[in-house]
Amino acid sequence: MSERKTLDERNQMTDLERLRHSCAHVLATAICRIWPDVQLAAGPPVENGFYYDMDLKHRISPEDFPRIEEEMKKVVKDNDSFERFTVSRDEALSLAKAGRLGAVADREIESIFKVDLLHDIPEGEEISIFKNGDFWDLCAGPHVGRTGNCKAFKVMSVASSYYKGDKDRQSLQRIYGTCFKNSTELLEHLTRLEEAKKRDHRRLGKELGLFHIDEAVGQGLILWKPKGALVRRSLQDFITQELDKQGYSQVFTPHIGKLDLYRTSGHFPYYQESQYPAIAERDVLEKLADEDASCSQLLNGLEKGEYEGYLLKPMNCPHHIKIYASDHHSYRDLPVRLAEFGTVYRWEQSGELGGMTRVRGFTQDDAHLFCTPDQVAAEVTGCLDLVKKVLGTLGMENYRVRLSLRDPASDKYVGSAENWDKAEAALRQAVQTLGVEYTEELGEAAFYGPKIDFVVKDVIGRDWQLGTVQVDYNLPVRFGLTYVGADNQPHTPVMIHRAPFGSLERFTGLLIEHFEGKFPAWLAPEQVRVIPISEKTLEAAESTAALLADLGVRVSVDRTNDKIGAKIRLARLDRVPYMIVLGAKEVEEGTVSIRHRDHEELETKTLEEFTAQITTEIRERRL
RNA sequence: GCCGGCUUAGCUCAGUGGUAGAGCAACUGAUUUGUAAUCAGUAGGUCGCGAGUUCGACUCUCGCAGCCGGCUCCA
Repeated sequence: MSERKTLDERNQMTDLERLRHSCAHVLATAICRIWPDVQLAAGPPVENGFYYDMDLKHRISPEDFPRIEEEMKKVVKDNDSFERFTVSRDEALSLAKAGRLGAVADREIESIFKVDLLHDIPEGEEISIFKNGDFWDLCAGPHVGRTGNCKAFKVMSVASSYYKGDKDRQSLQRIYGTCFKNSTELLEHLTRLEEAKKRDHRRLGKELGLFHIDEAVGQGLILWKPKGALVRRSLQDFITQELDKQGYSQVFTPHIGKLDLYRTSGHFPYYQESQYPAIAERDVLEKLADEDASCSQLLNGLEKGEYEGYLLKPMNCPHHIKIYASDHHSYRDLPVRLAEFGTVYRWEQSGELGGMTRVRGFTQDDAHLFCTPDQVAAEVTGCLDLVKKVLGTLGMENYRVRLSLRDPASDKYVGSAENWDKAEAALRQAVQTLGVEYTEELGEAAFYGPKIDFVVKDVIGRDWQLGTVQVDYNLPVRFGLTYVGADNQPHTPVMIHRAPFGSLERFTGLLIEHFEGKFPAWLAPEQVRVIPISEKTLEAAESTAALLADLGVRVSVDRTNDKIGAKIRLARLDRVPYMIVLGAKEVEEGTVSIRHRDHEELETKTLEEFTAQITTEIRERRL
């Protein structure tokens, strides 16, 4: 796919994007001066900065950054104007072949990427070249006036990319940089990045003892430590309560299923690459071993269905479908809503894994709704409401909504075009009732149906899909599901897949970052810490804690001999919402001194007042 | 999976070919403390794993694993 933007999109470039794109040219100029043999590819502005892709023999490392920045400063100081020239296709081509594009002088070599990019420019479209000083580049623009405008810049990182984003093409070096109107804004941006790092869930997860990933267990497999497990339990309890209110039935299903099940669903063998390998049955293995058979024979036999085996489930739908199919259904019974915290396993590429947000084993707060075609819109709307409620309760309002449609050019989808059209229309109708902005994105659909996704950003600005609602006309057909309609005839139900959190792992990871580890009391692994001033009031602290624990409050006592300041510090580092300080004064007066994590001022209350306050706060899931 | 970087004590990190260091945490003792760090001491490491070069390797080379940043992917 071409990365070229239409002229219209380019004209809509914001001032900042224009500045950053120009800064990409400043970077390119500097690179050309340092390494004249560079082959430049493309250098667009992106969110928070810009990059330039290039092929270069020298492996750029962060040690090169100061040198690159020094050269860039010179380019800025030159203060050359960005000048636009339109040229004919032939002129552009001969310049590129002379190595003059993406360069500061004629070269022995041709500018290979520029030659290639020229072929992507449609006939009839104007071809323009931008020059700043000696640096000429094939570029549609637009640019700022002069290189001197790019004063506040920084080279951020170097990474790799593929030419035109195609993994079968050449691997390039990509230099990321950023640029702002002035140094104050640049500094603010850099400070923000530093601050953001502090809320990284990988760091906080370790610091707060929430989860652990162990090499010996496996990449991308999350071990929820006791404190993390308490957060997860609180989330699950919350969801369960909502499901009970909304007429869902909870079920439990095993982590594996027969290959045949996934042959029917279409997951096997077509999505084998993203699954853990199949588990062959023992007698199959023994028989093949006796025959000295090869691995490829085994794989072949499993694929063709000659041998039976099991799969770690990549999704929960087939199991839920079989629960639905185990009973007869009348249209009067629909919708049937089956929910499960279902753990699934996917063989994600190793380079993709990280923290809790991209893992190989995860638990979806999954549910499958089986309904009549007439009920689809109302059910989807109900699902969207649930997602909104869930995100709202957690104060996560900073999401975007994506209507993920099929890519008409791709053949990876199952089901008829007619059903796809229906499903896409139903979702579009439902998403419009949400009352929030949404974008339609082609090619983002699941292979069995379109979906509505809720997407949030992590601390370093990456997008993550959380909640999802998907309409599916295909699996019910593949599994031959039916219900009896008012006409006393069998009909095929429509299936809706939905998960408000998406997965508990990813959601918790982003939740840690959202709250910077400062979970609201109802989610906090430790809700109250009782801190005696000295051992003299330890006994009173123990009995206070026992009373709170009896009410279901998650409470601990600080039994160390540290001074009060040190104990407070530790409780705050642990992000405990409430600290109760007990000294001789409080014991005498029958009160407790309360300090909240987020407030500087102290409160003095009776223990009864405090217990009433905190139990209400937890019950109502206050933020 | 691809490109690059990184991996030293529980954590954060120093240490450039000659027997391994700091701060915090832990543990022990003293202290009995009034809202973000009391003092002293003790213990803790096959320097990710495996080969190689060398009289000698945490340090150099190669391979592997894991992590980090991108890319690609994400049913």
